[in-house]
Amino acid sequence: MGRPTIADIARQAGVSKGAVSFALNGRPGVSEATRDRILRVAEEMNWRPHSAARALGGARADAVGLVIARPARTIGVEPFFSQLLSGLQAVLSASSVALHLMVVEDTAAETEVYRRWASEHRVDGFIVVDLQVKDPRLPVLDGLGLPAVVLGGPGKGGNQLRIWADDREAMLSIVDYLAAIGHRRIAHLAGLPHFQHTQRRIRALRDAARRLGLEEAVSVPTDFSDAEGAAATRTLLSRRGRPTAIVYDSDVMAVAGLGVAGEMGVAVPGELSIVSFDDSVLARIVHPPLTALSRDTFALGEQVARSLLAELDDAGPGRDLQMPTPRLTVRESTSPPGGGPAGAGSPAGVVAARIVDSGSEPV
Amino acid sequence: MGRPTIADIARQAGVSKGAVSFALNGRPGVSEATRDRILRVAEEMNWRPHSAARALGGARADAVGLVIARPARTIGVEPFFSQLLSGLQAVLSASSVALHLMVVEDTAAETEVYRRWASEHRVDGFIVVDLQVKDPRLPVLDGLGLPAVVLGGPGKGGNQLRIWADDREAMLSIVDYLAAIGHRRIAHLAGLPHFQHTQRRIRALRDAARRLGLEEAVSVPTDFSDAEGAAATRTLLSRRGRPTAIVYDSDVMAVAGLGVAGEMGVAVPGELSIVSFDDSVLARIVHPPLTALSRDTFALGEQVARSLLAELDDAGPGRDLQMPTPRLTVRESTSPPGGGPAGAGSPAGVVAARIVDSGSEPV
DNA sequence: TCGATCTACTAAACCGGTCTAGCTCTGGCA
DNA sequence: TGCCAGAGCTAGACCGGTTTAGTAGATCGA
Repeated sequence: MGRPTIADIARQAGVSKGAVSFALNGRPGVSEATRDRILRVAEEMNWRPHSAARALGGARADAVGLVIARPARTIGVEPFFSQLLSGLQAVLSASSVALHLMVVEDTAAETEVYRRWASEHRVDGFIVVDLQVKDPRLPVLDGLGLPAVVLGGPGKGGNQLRIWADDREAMLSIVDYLAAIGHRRIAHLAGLPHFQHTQRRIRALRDAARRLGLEEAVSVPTDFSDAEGAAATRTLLSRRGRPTAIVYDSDVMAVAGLGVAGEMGVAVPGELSIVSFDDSVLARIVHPPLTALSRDTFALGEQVARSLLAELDDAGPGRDLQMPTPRLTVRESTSPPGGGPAGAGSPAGVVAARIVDSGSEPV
Repeated sequence: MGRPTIADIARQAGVSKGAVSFALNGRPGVSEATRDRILRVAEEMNWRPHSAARALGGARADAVGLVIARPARTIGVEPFFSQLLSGLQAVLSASSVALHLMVVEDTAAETEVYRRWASEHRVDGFIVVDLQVKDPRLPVLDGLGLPAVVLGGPGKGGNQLRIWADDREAMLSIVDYLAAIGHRRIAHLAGLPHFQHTQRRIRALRDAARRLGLEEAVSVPTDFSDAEGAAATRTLLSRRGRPTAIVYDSDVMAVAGLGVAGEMGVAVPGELSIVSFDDSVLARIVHPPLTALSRDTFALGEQVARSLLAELDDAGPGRDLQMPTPRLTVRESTSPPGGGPAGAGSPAGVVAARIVDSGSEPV
């Protein structure tokens, strides 16, 4: 015999299927004595519900979907995704909700998967990442009638719940800091230009540069890969009048840039300050350790999962949510331009940290 | 009206449910004309199958399960897992098979999830990672009757298909190389001691040390975290008669160790050679870039997915599979002990590479 | 003592597919 | 003309749960 069904339990316990269903789900309709007996029989027979049968009755799938449209090979490289996944899992698994994960080639394939999973009742909701400027996925999701949490925003378009960290504020805090310690030529190795957060950061840098009267502030779009990060860094450092500080949109690129600087004999932070927009082990364990924006991506994942679960339970729309603005963690990869020695233990990092921590005016 | 069912299509097309099912699944039983008509109607009504209903009939779930028993926070840190995931996805998504992912606290919880997913018909098979010495999960999986691919092996216990890279051979190649360029005191920062691959590596190091008559060869177990990697490195380097080379079981630890060396003023590779058992961007982009075992984890993921899919299709048991023995990629973090300068572009790396590439005797 | 009400339960419909048994019609052939 | 084979289709069982309508029996108040 295959695995037991409620019909088997009903026969064994001498009751009807309905009674078994009531008993197993803790609903009224059976006496305590009968309930106990049924539960005991179910336990003995090692019964488990057949999720498909339940789902057929209209119940929840107890799973949420995450579809990522990037080349599969690059996902493994991004600490951001793995940390996000970890955070999601921490909350989801506590509620016994599984994560349906799929990596596809492009946005078209992504929306197709949304349609399929929704109509197949595979998932109860979606998590959407890499928000684009005029995102074609949002209207599709609206049409599917399943709740979704979008990572990125705020903004119009789509009825999905949005969760985001303030990229603009974050970029401003970086530029303010760099300007405060004397930098006048700042470069920014940005991510893919059609992502909304890339746009926000680029704009923030431009605005800050104007306000602070910087000599130069250029954003260079890349594909987030270490290769392009390295190549763009090489180009920037080869120029006459090269920047004295570079802000990298991801830690992988920042570390790649650091390697290029070493290779070209450009001292960090003596001749070049490096700031990473992403703080992971990577930023901490290289030498010198990188000044980085400490965005707690794990916590972000947790929050996204929590919001989505709440959405599933209430059916009432939740509120958009802004994560705490990331704080700049000053380490040893930044110092005043042409300033302190490149070696470890330079006091520059300490001084800079004090400036930022106190929140006082620039020096 | 909700989403259309085959009954709706049948009504619309003026045929029976059965005819619609035949037509949609490309089975004989309907004429070409009728089939076309039905398909057109289905298309018009934008019909999609209800996966639960299909599954209820005994069909496949079109999903495989991966359960990882490690603290959620550490997953994000391991490039190994993200790369494995990427490889899995590359193959799975091509077959429209979804990945059910869950991160749990311990092995007990893990087997419980196996039981649940199997009896709930959520997945068609499993991928098992982190094979342990006497792995309690294998008998459970045997009992569930679902195919599984185990990463690690070879060995007895369990009827699952096994896929592994030869850890022993890999460790031998590292030690041979280090010994060939003159190292006599080698340390090994190992992973969790109850993992099978950790045991294999430790034993391989011991055997090689005896065969080569090394002065010292010690394995230190850790939890794979950068923190323990750094701490253990600090301890090793503080000792009198410290090792001249350290082999790290993961690239995160290796990079952390590199940081510690820099901080303690120990030149790499001048005074200390560093080898990582894992090669990822991490190993390439730090400075100096690390000599590392190039295990193609992405390809491993692809192979695992392929094998599992084959297992699902045939129902015939596949063959255990050994991945190509990883090759040692020599970069600039290794040189003869007390040898060349620590700076970039040291010829040591080049010379060493030649030694290994040619496969000739030690210098 | 009678109806009203409540409890504890059963029978059967239902979800949306798959699949089998069987029916009808057509054509071929003796 | 009668019989058979096969194509094309239908009706309905079936998967394993949930849920609703209905019923038997106990309890209660007047």
